[in-house]
Amino acid sequence: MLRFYNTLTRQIENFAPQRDEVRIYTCGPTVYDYAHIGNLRTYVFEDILIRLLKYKGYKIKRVMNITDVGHLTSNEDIGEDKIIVGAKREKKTPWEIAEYYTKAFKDDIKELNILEPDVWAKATEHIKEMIELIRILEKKGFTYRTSEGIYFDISKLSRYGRLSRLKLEGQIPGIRVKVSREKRNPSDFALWKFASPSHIMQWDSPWGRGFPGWHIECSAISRKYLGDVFDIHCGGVDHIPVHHTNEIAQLEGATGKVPARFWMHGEFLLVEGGRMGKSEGNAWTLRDIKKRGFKPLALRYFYLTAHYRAKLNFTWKALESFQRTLEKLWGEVSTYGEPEAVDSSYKEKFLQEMEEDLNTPRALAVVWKLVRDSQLRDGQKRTLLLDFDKVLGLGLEKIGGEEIPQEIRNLLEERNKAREAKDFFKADTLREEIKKRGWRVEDTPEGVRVKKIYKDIEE
RNA sequence: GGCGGCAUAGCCAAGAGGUAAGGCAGAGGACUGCAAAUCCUUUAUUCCCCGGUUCGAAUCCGGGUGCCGCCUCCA
Repeated sequence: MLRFYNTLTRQIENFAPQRDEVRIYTCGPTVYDYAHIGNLRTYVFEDILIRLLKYKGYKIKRVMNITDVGHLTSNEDIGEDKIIVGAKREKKTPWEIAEYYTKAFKDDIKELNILEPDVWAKATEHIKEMIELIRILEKKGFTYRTSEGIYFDISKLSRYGRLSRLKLEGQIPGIRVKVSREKRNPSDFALWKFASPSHIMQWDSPWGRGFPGWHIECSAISRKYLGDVFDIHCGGVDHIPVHHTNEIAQLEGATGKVPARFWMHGEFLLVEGGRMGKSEGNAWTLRDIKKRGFKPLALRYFYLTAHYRAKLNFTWKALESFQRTLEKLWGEVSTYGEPEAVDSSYKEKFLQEMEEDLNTPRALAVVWKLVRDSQLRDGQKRTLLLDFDKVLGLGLEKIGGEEIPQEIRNLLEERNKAREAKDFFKADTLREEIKKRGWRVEDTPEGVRVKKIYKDIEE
């Protein structure tokens, strides 16, 4: 039985899809810069969710948006469009920036072994749907006009804020951001913003030329592809109070229904015990990870060592230790030979952990228990690990089964002769030579063994 | 000012009121020409501190202390 924590109810609930497929919406990137390891953690969490559902035999329809327009750098009009900031920085057009970073994002998730969504939805290709949705809200009386744009009046929706459970009364409006005088309620948010002629990205609308507000794209896109009520909506915890709260408001206003039954949120990644951010200078990207000699999948493994709803503290030391762990696992699998039939007890344990709200740390503990189990034959271990890896995505299917190339065999032969002749200098030289060609020589009590070195497995 | 979370070995972390998962690192041993790998063994009498509830608490309650986050865009 699949059980997931639902932010809407703050409880772990039994999960079953409404239809013959699971419909999922996952908030995607704003493509004005490279994704950092905090972003990436959330996408890996979502990937584990998707893989588990697939493993359980469900068909999936998953949509991810690409925000290639519109989000301002601040909540009020003083800010600039992030895409445009990126464009100025790199002296490119907003469209070039969006295209470049969309590609970079797709490259990143591929390297992390993250499955692609079924639908990629660019915000700029759904302006029409957004306008339609705003018109519905307008007809139902949820909107009003200010000099800056069309706003959503949260006081018209009695259950506004049910997801975040924030007490609006207790908050001090404007403590961090100035509240526009024209807004009726401090938490009212823009659906459509009017653009000055110099604003590069703008479109026609019934209210004049402008660009969409910050939350409308997800509502319009999810509704278009997944319907009024779908199964799961995912994102980072930071989206709970504002973005997802407003997504719900927009669709609840338009359809009368909360758009998703389950809302699942990935916790933040900390760096060296503290906040990660661009201004802190520690918002590492996958590029940084690779530059320091780490494999993308080591990062993936690292993410899996903590529960997705717990903060995880990134340190280079920890990444190093789990890269070693992953290499060890690869090394184990590489010696296992052909898969053999095995009973299902380990599989049951593994699934038990995964099905209870995606407990990857415990699932990994099952993996290591199995690896160390002297009762199991190697082929059985291979069968189990390859099976589990459909969910974990640690690249195990690429490991092992390689034929030892003839040239390596020849070198080994030569080395053995040298060793017999006690010519250890030559033997060591040959061992180095073999290593350079990607194989590690091990002299065990049972004889000489070579293992392939998986240095560049994901490159 | 309001709301919330966390505190478990050197590091990253699981922990279901019933006697501390897992990985890395460390220590000892086996094996070895060396190296690596591997295999065994070992590493928290105790879970930030102080009280309380209970036969029993890392887990529940109260009070401290420290750290982190949200109330702006942010995964």
